[in-house]
Amino acid sequence: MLDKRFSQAIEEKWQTEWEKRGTYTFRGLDERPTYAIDTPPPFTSGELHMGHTLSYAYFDFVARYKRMRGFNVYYPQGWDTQGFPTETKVEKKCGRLPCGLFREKCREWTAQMIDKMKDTMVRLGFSPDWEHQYLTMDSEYHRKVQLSLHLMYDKDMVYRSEHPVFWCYKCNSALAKTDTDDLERETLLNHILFKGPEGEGLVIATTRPELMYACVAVMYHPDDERYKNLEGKEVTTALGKKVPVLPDRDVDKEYGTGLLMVCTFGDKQDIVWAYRHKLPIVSILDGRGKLTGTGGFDGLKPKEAREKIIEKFREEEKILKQEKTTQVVKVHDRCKTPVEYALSKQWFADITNHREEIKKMAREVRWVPEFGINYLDDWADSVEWDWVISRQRHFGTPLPFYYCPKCGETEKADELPFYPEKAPEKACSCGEKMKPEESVCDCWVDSSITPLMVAGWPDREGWERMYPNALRPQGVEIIRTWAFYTIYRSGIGITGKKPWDVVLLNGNVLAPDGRKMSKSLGNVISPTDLLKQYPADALRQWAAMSGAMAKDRPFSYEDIKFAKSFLNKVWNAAKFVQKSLEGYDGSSPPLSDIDKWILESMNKATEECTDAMENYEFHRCARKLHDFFWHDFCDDYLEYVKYRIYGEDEESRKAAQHTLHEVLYSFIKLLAPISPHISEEIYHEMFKSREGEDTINFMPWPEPGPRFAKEHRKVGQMRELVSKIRQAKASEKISQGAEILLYLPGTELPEEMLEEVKNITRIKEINEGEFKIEKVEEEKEKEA
RNA sequence: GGGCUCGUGGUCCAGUGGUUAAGACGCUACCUUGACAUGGUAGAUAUCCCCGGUUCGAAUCCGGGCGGGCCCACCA
Repeated sequence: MLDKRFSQAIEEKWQTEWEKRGTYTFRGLDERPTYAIDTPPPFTSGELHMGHTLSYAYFDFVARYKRMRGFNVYYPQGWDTQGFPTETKVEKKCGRLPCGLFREKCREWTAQMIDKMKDTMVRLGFSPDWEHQYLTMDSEYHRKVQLSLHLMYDKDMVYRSEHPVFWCYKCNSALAKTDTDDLERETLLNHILFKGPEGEGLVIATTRPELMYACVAVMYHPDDERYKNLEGKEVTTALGKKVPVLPDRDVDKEYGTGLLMVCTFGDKQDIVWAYRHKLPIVSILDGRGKLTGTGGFDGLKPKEAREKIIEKFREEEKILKQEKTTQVVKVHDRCKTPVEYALSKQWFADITNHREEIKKMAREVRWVPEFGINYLDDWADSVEWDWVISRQRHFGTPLPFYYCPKCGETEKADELPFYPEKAPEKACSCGEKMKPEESVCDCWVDSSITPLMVAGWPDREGWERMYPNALRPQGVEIIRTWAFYTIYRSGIGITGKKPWDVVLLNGNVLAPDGRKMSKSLGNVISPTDLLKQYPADALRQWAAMSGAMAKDRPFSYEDIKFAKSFLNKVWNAAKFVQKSLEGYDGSSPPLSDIDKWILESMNKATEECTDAMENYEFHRCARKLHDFFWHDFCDDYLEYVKYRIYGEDEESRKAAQHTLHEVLYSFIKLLAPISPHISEEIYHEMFKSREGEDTINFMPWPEPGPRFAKEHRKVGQMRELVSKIRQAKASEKISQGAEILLYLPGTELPEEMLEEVKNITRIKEINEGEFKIEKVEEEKEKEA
């Protein structure tokens, strides 16, 4: 028997059982078509947040649906383990350690975080294959990442070169853009006097006059009439250096004087211009972030130098104006020091020569929703320079190369996995000893081969059967990184084939107030907190109701409360059906029109749910399940058949029992991908003996049964009359269960339908006359 | 500034050319009817952002505007 209430104890029972049985473990390739999911490996922060919950629920729905559709689903759990946040946390906890030991501590810490996250995932009923996990910090993963880089190196897609990178001089480290914050501050915009080709005065505006020693050009907007005459000529800076004047579309005519100086490298725009116009590169900061090559200002920090140089220009009467302006500067998020660009040797992957190929391959993939591809196109078109793949960090995949400090020659490592501290010596052709590269890879280098990892590339037998992967689920906000780099590396760089058939996009979960969830706003909702109050199946329904629109959506307590009520409804209805089926022998006598009506409704729901699941429209599937089950099945059908279940007519009762059984059985199968726990429990308590399968997970997805379109229409008319009578009872304040007399002017309803109406609405007698109802006096009952 | 996306009862959201615009939450009235009060029956509440166009017909398609959101670029 089903328990009195559906509880989390039941959910936990099944979670344990599924894990014990290895229900979701991949058993190897077989005759079934494979369905490999390129699951997002979460960064191992230790916390699973609502965004994860939503996104992971999506592809868990798909995985469960595909299993029921007969696919051999391969759905391994990956973990994105390496990165700065981990280094920071471990450093805080353990202090500074030698490199090898430090990495060991990072690994330990990561393992703990994974345990925490896995626990939440299990409690949400996610069904990945825990026996086929991958961790980006494993040496096996390192080996494959390194191999992939070698293959790209052989195609000249990976190279070492000099390039400006974000640099924090306080921490003495290269930074990724994500390690920076924006800081708004007030500063002075200085109008400084330059000399034109004829010795005439020209005024440029700058906030960083101390960089003038690195000035390599002066620019204006091509449509700016004031400066058009300067094209191709040279001007003299306030320091007496001659530089070319160039037109450029990115110059703002309205800002300052419309004339600006380009230095290497004041900000990112300077780098863009330096590359676009092939300008010479002048290093003005030394290794400690102090000025160099300036003569009088060497050894000063930029800020000090700025004050001094302004003083100098003021004395020379070259400062014409100073105005206050606000600017946004990038600062290192940890120490809040403004970052500079520093020239250094880094490793690159050649994006700029492959953008058209990437865009073309992206078109072979189905994007759900379609607009997702726009993000990728935009990015491909706007990338200014190649992808810097090296990072000066410790906890990461080592770049598997050597370089020659003398001639700059590079070579692949001979053995993989490669670790610089264990690297054998290598001589350069120039005679010098080569150095093993000590930088590690950008995290996206690791995660841009996940479809290959999932497939088992390059050595697992039959990996080509799983590549392309069937599905890549991911957030919209990382199309520019994860999707883009994966197509570039796994697709263009390594296999020449698209990485997946379908990309399924999800949006973010906002706080109920519509703002971003953030610790500082105190509006964070976590799945672990919700699980204290709501069953996992309710959270999963919330996720389904949030749709697959790739749209940000506020978290809604109403939705999850509704989901919980719905589960309660399903549970109670199942209890009723179970009780109603007592003594049922499995026979199926002729069905009534009402039975055929609900079976036809079931057929329609099956079609709609199937279509919705095929198109990843989980909200449509969930809504149909709600509407059908709550309204058609519970509110109407169950009420319509009660008199038959409790009545004396055995044939009629068996027909109703047969129908109840069929409908509930099909329904829980349709519900199983979204709410697997409740479906599994009901399956085991009520239906298992029939099929002998030990889990609902692999039951075949329902197909529509025999069609009853005619009966469906006929019953529609009957329901209108029932509704009219209920309405009359309500307005006369008569209880719905009370027995009545009905007066009708006549009806088109067939006799047997009218008979149903009598039974359903407890009519004692139907009389000819204007429509009205009358309560039957209960004298007889009182007497008894 | 560029790209994308959205704008539907008090709130959230479905519907993407065709009869009285679906549902949820909230609200009102009634109903302790033998699965469920985490329930049931009924009810009120919508200039479908604005303007113009296409069409026999537009919430739905097109153009323009206004207003949110996201991403990117952000001023030397």
